[in-house]
Amino acid sequence: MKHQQYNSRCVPQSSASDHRSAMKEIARGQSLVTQLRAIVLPALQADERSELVAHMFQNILDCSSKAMAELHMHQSPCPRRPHDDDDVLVDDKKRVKKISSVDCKNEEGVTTAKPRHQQKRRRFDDSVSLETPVPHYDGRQWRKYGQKHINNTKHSRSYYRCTYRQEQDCKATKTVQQQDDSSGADHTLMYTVVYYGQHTCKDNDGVNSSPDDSETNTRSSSDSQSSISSTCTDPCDNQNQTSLHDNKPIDDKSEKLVTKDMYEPFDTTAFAPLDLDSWELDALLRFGA
DNA sequence: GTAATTTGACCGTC
DNA sequence: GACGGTCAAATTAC
Repeated sequence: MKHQQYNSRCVPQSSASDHRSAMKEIARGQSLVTQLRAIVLPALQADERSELVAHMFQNILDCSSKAMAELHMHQSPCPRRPHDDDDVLVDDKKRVKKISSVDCKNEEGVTTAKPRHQQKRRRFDDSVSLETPVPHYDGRQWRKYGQKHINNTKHSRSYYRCTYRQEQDCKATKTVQQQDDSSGADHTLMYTVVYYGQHTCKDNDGVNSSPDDSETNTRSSSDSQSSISSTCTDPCDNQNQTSLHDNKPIDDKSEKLVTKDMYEPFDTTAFAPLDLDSWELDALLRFGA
């Protein structure tokens, strides 16, 4: 099971292996908590208890995120062995390679900013991935800005950036890709969600990740909650095609029912009644079954 | 009318 | 040259 992307730093052989194993387990736990929350929260009534439950979920995810960050920090820089990729997330092995520097320096060593396309290959060590049947239920507001077919994959990859990118210069992005083998025996659709960067925005949901939050912390709020509204718009996923508005309220009713004040810690969509898009509902039911 | 998504093109990296 | 990430005009949804 591929869960966590590791940065290119490494530690002594055995230690690195231990770290990877630990990180894998933590990521797995995060994924499970995420999925559990996706099931529990929408089913809860809008009262103080649901808020408490939401807080508790968030705390759990924050803890694991911090643990993940700690493990990250204890890894030292050196290349990974090729077959380590087996337990690394990413379908795209090229990403494992060193990502180019963000800044370009001229002869005087002065950093020159590129006006556009500064970073075609993302920093691999600045990402966290999850496998989840509910890739959009993460409580953050994302805007889709691209979709691409990726080589050797059945389904195209969707690219999202934080809705508040412009207003608040939030650099967080994520990619969502349905796994090729996601329709296994139990027919559960699984998606690989990779989060890049951290939310610097003060998200409306109040779960904001402060600038000093670890990247994984951001991710915890990101990968942990996913919006119930669907943005699964892969052409290949016709059965999944539903709302095009990621993280928008499920419907007007739910938007009216759940006030912002009531659900400060999370995006209101995270508490929307079970009015899920069919594919999400299917995923939740299957997972919950 | 506004906002979000789609999609082809562009660009950087490998 | 292939590939992946992003841009931005066109399209669609609300």
